[in-house]
Amino acid sequence: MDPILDGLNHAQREAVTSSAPVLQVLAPPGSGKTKTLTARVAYLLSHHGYQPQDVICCTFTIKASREMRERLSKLIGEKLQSRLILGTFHSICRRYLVKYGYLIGLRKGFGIADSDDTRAILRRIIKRLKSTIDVRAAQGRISKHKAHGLSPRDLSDKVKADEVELVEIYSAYNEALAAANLLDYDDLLVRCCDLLREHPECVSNVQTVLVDEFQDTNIIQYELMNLFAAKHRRITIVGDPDQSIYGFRSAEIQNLRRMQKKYSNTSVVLLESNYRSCGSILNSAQDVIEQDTTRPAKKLEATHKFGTLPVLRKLPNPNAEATWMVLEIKRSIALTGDLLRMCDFAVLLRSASLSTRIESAFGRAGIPYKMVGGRKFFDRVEVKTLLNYLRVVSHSDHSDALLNIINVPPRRIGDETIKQLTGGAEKAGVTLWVFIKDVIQGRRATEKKLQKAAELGLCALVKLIDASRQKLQDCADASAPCVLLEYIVESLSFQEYLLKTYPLDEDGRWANVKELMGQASDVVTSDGETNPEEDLPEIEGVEQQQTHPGEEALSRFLANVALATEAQSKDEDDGGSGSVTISTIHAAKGLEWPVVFIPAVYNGSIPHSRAEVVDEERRLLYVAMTRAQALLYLSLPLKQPRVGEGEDGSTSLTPFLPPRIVKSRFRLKGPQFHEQVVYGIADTLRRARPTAEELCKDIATLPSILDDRWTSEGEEVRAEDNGWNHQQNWGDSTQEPSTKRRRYDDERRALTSNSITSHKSGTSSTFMVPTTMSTGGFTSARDYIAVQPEDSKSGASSQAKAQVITTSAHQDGLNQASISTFFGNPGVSRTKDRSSQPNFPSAKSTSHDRLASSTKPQPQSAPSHVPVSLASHRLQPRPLHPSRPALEPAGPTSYTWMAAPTSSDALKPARMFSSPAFQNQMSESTSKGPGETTPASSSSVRSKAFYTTTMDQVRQQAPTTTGRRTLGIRRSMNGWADRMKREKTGGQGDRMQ
DNA sequence: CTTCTCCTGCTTTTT
DNA sequence: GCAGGAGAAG
Repeated sequence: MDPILDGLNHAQREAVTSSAPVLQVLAPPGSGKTKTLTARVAYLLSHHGYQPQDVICCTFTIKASREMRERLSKLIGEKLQSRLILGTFHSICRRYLVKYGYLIGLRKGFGIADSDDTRAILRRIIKRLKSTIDVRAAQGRISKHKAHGLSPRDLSDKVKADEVELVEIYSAYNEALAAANLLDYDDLLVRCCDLLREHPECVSNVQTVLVDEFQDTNIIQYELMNLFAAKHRRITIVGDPDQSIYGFRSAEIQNLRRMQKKYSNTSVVLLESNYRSCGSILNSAQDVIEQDTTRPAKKLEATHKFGTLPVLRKLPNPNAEATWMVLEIKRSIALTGDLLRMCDFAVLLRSASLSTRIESAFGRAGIPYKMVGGRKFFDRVEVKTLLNYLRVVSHSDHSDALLNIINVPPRRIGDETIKQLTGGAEKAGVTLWVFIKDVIQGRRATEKKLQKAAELGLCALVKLIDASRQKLQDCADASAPCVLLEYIVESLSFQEYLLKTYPLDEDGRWANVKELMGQASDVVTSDGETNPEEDLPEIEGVEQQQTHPGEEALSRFLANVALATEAQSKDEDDGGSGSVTISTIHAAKGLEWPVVFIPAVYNGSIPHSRAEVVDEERRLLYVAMTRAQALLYLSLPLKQPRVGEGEDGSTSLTPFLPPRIVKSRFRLKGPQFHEQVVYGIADTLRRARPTAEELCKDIATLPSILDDRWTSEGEEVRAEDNGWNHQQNWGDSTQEPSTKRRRYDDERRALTSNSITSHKSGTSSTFMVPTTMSTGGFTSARDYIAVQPEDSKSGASSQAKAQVITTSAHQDGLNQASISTFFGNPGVSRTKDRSSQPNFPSAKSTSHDRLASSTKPQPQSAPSHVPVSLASHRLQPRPLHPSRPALEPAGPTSYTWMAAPTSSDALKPARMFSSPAFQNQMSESTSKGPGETTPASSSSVRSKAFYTTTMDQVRQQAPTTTGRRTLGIRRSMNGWADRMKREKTGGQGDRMQ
């Protein structure tokens, strides 16, 4: 059999091998979408004879495209992979515009305006026009117009009163961009569309186009896809309407429909089996998403066991919520006997701003974490300043960058001078840079004479920039960004400047500068040949614009910075267990973790108070929930001083979790980690089950083996009631167990031995329920039932089904049930689908409850059979189970065996696992090993990919790691001092060190 | 005229 | 903490 198809289920295979020219693969979370898309690329290359450089593959995030490259490296080999035109829409467009932009009058060396630039430009314009429109609002509305392909002229026809003002700003904004030779994010797409419309020959080589996460495309991106595929009209898309969470960015789910209409030969393949999460998590997520009544019903079949119920936890306030997460992380690690590591946990947030409290709680508790999402690193002032210098060097027309550095470090150039210069430049009709140069070289004069000091400062600046530019000319290779950065840092005495300006944390800021330099040297590392990612195949009759290699390296570096989402990573090798990921939900899309926390599930946070479309917020929650493999925790603080609606700061649970769902799908406290629960987690993660000894060994480090510091109603349990000493610092696990704690040790041993007994006897009905006074018998009892029962049934139904339907636009195309499932009348197909669903999860919940209540009055635990000494017994951590069982069709593991023998990858199949734990674990050894230097591999082979930028990866190879490695933490530490000062007032009594 | 300091309001999500 | 504005001090 074809090795590309190895490990694919029937439906996935159907999708991969489909001979349909236009194919839509629609699939719920965890069903192996990306895997399918990747395999299809490989299949098309090998079976249809397409050349890689004739295949375009679009993703939405850099992370996704990097992951795709990695997977493809393994499937088709590094060499072929690197020739594919693969990247985000934006980066692919940039590539085309660099080479062919001249055809539509784009000036050479254009820069990319990031959202700061955009905002600065708009602020200026709005001020000048004396408009009252909010800058951010204008930014959003203009972006929206661009995403719909509407120019100011298009808009001026529609004479809506409130639009007139905006249109004026819009066109002034476009002029400003043009004057500075800048393209904003939307322009990259729009201009590329222009290019391909006027010069379709630029993509005449393209055989086929593939698009990931198609539900997130907006009109322009959809148009681009069509233009890319214009010649042969062969397109594959994968997507899931339920995961459409970019409506705010003008994504249109309608594009799925539009595409079917446009291409009457569209085939649709549905994937329905979920390989990621345990059944209980899927059920709860499914219940959430099904509240959307406008949504066509869709199947989602669990292939895993039911597992343990998700948790919905109430806590008194956000600080308690953060502390609770710390406790639960520690508790679940300790009670699962090395099954879970720090890197198995993720905290997913609606808003990045929610992270601060969590970060500080984690910091205090010594839990390593990394924050993903947001572009914090490149937004740091010191980093931004240096980047702006580079931008000015690369691109002298970039007036905003110039304005940002004109007086940094201080050069005695103040407001008045700046006013003179910008005013003068505008009058003279030249860019700021040209004007400044003219002034100090005596060719022009400002209206009012400049101060001597200011003039001297300007001279120094111009001198530096010109010298840098000369250096750039002399540097004809990819080291340019690094060389320039060093030169500028030295010329400015930047370190001393930092020292003077930020005496408190000069250290951290200098570390950031070093980090930036490290990232810049990335480009050098991947040298040798020019970066293959940037090449486009030569096409006869169309000339590509040639560029100076140093200049190109610099502008590519700057573009990568502008287009990078996840700027930062952190040390992964801190004792080998990695760190907890804190991420926005948006940034977490497409990823998975064994344990997921979703805090702040209150009305106002999710759905966000500013959200325009509630359904999208629900989908967001759905996406977040479906990231979890084995354990899912939702939580909400009952009081939220600032945001929530109530005057007293009290919050209400998100409407997406009505009582009905909470009751049937959630428990109110963290699970008890008795043996069966732990086994369930191990099985879902396909890791080895821990031994009884391992389960016991860390108990002593816990303040309690139960989630009982707060009641299930979210009230603080009084200290004397429960052995909870609230003064104690939870970060300090070396603390001696309190006298009260011994009680839990006993219970735990009892619990374990009981479970062992029942396991041996092979029946589930002999469970003892270890209860404590403070835990509701109801939840724990239900817990016991929940882990046990339906394994066998779900196993039987786990065979995947494929439905392949060919639509015909002429027949209205939608007469088939499965299609209408997605696009047509939801009412009809819905009930039908329902009945065909495996009935185990929802149908059983009532009987659970009944059983649960009947189980309730269980006796207290039996005496222990495990020797007391076992509790402190320490075992060597065992390696995690290396591979997924064969029945698992998902997981990139399966690509291993067909990796091209030319690649060194083929030698180490063990490297490829889909769980983040393995990713991290393996990538460590990979990146450190000698002889690991497949030339182009730096950007793609290392499976670090999950959390780092391309640039970060290289940093790891760099020998200078020590200084920069702990950056992420250090940076966060800087913040703690301040935060803690503030939190002291309303805080929890947690001590700071 | 520049620079420093204090104050205010802010924060949805991303390329 | 962070950006931007206002006002006082150099």
